[in-house]
Formats: sequence, C-alpha cells, structure tokens
Amino acid sequence: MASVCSVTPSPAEQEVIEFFTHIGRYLSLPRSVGQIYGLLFAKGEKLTLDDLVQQLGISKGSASQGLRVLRGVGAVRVSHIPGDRKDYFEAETELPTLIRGFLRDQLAVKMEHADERLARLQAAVDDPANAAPDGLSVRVERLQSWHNKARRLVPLVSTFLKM
Amino acid sequence: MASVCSVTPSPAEQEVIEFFTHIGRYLSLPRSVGQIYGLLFAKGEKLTLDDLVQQLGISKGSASQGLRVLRGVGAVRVSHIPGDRKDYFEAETELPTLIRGFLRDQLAVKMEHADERLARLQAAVDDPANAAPDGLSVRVERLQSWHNKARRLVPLVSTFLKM
DNA sequence: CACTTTGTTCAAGGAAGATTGAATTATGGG
DNA sequence: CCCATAATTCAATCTTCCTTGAACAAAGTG
Repeated sequence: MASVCSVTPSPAEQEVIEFFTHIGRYLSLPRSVGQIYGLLFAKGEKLTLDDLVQQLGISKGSASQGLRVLRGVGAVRVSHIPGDRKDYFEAETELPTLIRGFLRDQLAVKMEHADERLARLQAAVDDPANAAPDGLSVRVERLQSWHNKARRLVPLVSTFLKM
Repeated sequence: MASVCSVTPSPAEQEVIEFFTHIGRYLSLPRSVGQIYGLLFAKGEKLTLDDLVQQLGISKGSASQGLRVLRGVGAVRVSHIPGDRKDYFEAETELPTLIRGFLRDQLAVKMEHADERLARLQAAVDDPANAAPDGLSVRVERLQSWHNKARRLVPLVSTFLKM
C-alpha cells in the first residue's frame, strides 16, 4: 500500500498549482486543467490518474477530461511501465514543444475557421441580393488584410520562441 | 423622428457581426461585446448607444458595459457633436492602433501579474520552512525563462504588426 | 471466461459569468 | 434651479460551462 502521508501538495507545490490555474484562467481553461498541469509540473515525475484525483481532490471524471485536453495540446505525455496497467502522466516542460503543440492543435484550426468565415463573409457582401451598404466591401477587405498579417506572424513567433 | 425601417442589420452586416462574435468567443469576451464591435465595424459610422440597443436587440445595460470594455482596449472611440448630448461611438479599424491598445491595456497588466506571482513563487520555493521538494527550484527557474522569453517577444510582434 | 482494476462517458447538479431592467446619477438647456 | 434626456450601476435572473459520480467499457489475470 502506498504511503498516505504527503498526499497533499506542499506549500511550494501549491503555489505552482495556483500559478498555472491563473494562467489557465487567462486562456479560459477550466480550473481543473490548470491544477493538473500545475501538479505535474511541480512534481516533475510521472503520476497516475489516481494520484491526481487524491492530491488535487478532484473527481475522476474531471481528471480524465482534463488530461485529455492537456494531451490534446501536447502539454502532457502518457507512458506505461511493463506489468502495470496504469497510465503514467508527465508534464511536457520544453517550451518549443509546448509551442509547437499549441500552434498545431489550437491556432491552426482557428485560423482555418476564420478562413471559412471570411470567405462566407466575402460572398455575402458580394451577393447583390444582400444590398450591402456602401463601403462595407472596403472594410471587409481590411479584415482580410488583418488575417493575412496574422498568418504571416505565426512562423515568425514560432522561430523566435525556439531560440 | 428617425426612420423605423432598416432598424435591423442587413444580411451582409449580420455576417460581419457574427464574425466578430466568434472572434470574441475565442478571446472569451461576452457575446454582446462582439456584436457591438461588429455592428460599428460594419456600419463604419458613428452610432449612439440607443442605435446599438435597437439594432442589436440588447439591453441598455449590456450596451453600456460592452462599450466600456471596447473603449478600455481602444477598439471604440467616443465623440460628441455640438448641441447634442448623446455619445457617438465609432469602431477603431486601424490594426496598429488596436494592437497598441491591446498591448498596453491587456497584456501589460497580465505580464505584471505574472511577475508578482513568479516572485511569490520563487520566495515560496526558497523558504526553507516550505520544504520544497528536490528539483522544484530548477523547474521554477524554467518558468522564469519562459516569462522572460515572452516579454522579449512582445516588441517584436508589435513592430511586425505595424508594417 | 469471470474477475479485478483502470479509464471514459454522460446526465444531473452546481458555480461562474452575462444579461436584463429599473433605480440612480450625470449633463446640458430652458 | 428645474426639467428632460442620456448613460451608468447593480441586484435578480438566466445561460453557459464545469464538475461530479455512477454506470459503462476496456484490458489484463488467474
């Protein structure tokens, strides 16, 4: 049976957890997601789902869903040890890797959505049936230019953060 | 009395409003904020609070609060015309200006918060009373390095977007 | 093949946050 | 100074999203 003491994070670890909870809040992520990444970051070692449930005092459901999100953006890796059925989770702390995951899984899809939406918008403005007010067309082109600029910015930021 | 027709945005304008509503959603802004900016952007002219209330079908309270947020980040300018007590609101559509407002009013304060929090974290880890686990200190330094990198990134992005 | 352990799913409940609208405060004109 | 109009505030309500926990699925073991 595993030791029952220190099942609660130490004060210093608690501070790390709060740090990531607040970061997550800025990114409008659920509190549990910040907590999970925070604990994994603070511990710096592999933990099981049950460890997270016990040490953070959250439900299995929250832990499972939170871990899915974090794996989705490449912020957490899962591994296994032979003869053990548990999943072992570990925080990814390499900034370049984190950035790469974020760009690929979050930003790319949002850019694509914006693409579609801009195309639809363009079509709506050009459709004579919609009687687009004067000057609207010019302003929509400005949106396009914003979007193009943002798109060209991504690789620039990307390379900077890898330095 | 003002004309009562076309009190509702045209289909093309509606599309612009939806566009900004979705953008706002990514930034976790209330729907009403996206709607207000969208309508002002689409119209390209000065509108009163009452115009917004009528054309968007939102309450005066929402309009007032939404406009405050938008003015706060410099996305909306207010002006007056002599002999008229109303406020006239207008969308800021210059990207450099928008970026500057965002950096100054949003990012700067968040960076500062992160600063404080990192300092507190550093102190907690260094405090012997907290019995910080082994290696935690190294990982917290890594956080510092992330933060420094992000800080140096801001002016870079800033200049790029002004080009 | 039944059993045990581990992880996932999802409907119900709860918490956080947005919206409303009426009361309140500001502002300019008569 | 009072009135009329414009804008803000804020408590109550509604909505949206997060969390929970029990039921379910998966997967290894004897």
